[in-house]
Amino acid sequence: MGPPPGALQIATMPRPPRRSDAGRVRVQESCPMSRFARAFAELLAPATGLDVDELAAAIGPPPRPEMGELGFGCFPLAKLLRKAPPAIAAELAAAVAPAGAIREVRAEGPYVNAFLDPQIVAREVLPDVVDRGDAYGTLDIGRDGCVPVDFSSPNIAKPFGIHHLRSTVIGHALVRMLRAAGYRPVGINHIGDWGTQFGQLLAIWELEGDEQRLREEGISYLLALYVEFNTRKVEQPELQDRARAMFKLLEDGEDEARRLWKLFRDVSLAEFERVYAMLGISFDDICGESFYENRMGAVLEQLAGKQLLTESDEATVIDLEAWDLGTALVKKRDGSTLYLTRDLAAAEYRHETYTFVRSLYVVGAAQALHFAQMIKVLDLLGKPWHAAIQHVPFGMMRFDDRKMSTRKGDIIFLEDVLVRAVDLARETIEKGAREKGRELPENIDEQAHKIGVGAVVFNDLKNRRTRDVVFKWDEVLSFEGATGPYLQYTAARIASMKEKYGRAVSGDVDFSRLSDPDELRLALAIEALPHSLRRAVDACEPSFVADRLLDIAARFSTLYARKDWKVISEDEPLTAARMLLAASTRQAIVNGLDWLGIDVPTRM
RNA sequence: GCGCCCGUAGCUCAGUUGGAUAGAGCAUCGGUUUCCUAAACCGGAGGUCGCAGGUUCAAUUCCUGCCGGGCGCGCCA
Repeated sequence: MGPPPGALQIATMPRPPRRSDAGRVRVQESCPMSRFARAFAELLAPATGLDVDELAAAIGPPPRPEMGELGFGCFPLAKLLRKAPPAIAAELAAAVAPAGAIREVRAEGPYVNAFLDPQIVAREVLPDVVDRGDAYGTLDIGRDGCVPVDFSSPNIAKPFGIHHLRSTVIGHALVRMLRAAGYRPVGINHIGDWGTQFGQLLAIWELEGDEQRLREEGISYLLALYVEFNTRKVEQPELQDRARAMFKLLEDGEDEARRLWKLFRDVSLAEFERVYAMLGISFDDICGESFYENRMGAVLEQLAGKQLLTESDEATVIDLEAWDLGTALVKKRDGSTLYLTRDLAAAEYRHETYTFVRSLYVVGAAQALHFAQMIKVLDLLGKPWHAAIQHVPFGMMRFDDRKMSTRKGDIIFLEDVLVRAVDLARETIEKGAREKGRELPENIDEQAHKIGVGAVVFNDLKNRRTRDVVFKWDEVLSFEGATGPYLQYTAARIASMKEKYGRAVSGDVDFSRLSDPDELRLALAIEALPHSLRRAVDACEPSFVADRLLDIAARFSTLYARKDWKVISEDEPLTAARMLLAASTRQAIVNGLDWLGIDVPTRM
């Protein structure tokens, strides 16, 4: 059942990466499991007889700082040694001699806790961060394996609303995280440019279409037509039949239908492009559903060849009841196709074109059955690579305050949300300048853009993607607390300190000056960033990185606000050491936000 | 009816393969700016982890059943 490993590892499609890879040449070689947990595990291993990896996985942070930085519960050993965990802990603590970064090992109830040496931790973590710069935290776990990521995929006949935000930003973050982890992602915008919806547009178009208005008003006119279709449909149910007929006409290649379809598509794409530009998103591949139009015959032939097709109510279906996946419809009564048919063709095309190691579909959780069916059908077709395909579901976006209905034209445009966020960011900058008597930055537009867009994007990425979200303006437009601007602000403060410092940050400092517990915690948080990337990539969960970034920023902010802790002082060795810590903090935040697709302004 | 997801503080959410006194942000109350950016920081108050069983030395975490919410289940995508 599983894919032959060799077959999936041959990578093709050498597409030039969008971003410069200059800073990302060197990648981390080692396993990103925390090196200190591992060191502790190696210390404990001989005394316990347990495997180092097993041990390292069981090591976690104690609940309170005064209990040390790492803890191991002796419960698994209790059964083996037939002793009470506290007794084992006491024996282990006595038997283990501290070494390296671990300066003390102490038993605490059933736990053996390790206390780390802040100086050694700082020396092992921080110089590496400034040395590697933009590459800090990147991994090579992907082994250059190709991973198509299907995301955003707006429907052209419908407006680009706020509900498209989720797939768009989650998918974009996955692409960037995969690249940072050493994979070769291919961002695919599987535009919904085919299907009955175009029949609907064509049906209403023949009644009242106005090409002049379309060219002038663009997508909002398409929305108006869409709304008009749905309004009229109530009184004229036959309009729906007409829509299906029109789609059939389109699928059969009728000239005028084709021409209009192309016009709708071009007008829509041009407007989508504005939103993508605001978000800083580009795709490697934008073939929409229409691209697979002439590939569906081959799919249907394969299905027929495997005896999978049956007739039911004049439609063509695949019976998947044996796998509790219901019945999958591949051809309508009138012979036209459905999106499952197109997705099967697309899956095959992607496999042929990219020879992927994983193939991701960032599509709402509501489509879970559809993808389960698609994967099962590929399995039945004898495609071993079906196992590499993964639906990455996310919770739907709802609107609390009022009922929203796209069909009635009631919609929040994604572009409007971004514009409002940017406007609010600009106001905040202006207000700050007024109140603190500072001059307005000369690049205020750029700043406001990064902050506003960053707020909207981070707000969507910070929680686990499977949760449903209720759209609320005040949450999307919040710049305080656990938000994108908070992270950007932390980075901006450090940037201005670096400027004041005026020298290059050196990794060669007197580490004995970094002995504060808060400094130790910060260094450990920075060290944990690559681990969060690994987990995020494995689980397709950007919030793991977002979470870690908030932790890093919070730890730095705590230090920063302390009266007794200033980075820049008369004491030059101390300044150099703290500058290294601060610069590492900024680098970690900038890198992590970059993986999430969020820019960082140098000033705020 | 069947299936999938979810239920943790007033609100929005974390909780890393079961483990020590369940953590943040917002809101609220009280503090912090002659000193590197207050979009920040510190402190207070606030929780029967939906309910009931079960497994386990140990359950917010795993299992079962209820209750409550979301989504899906053939000619839309």
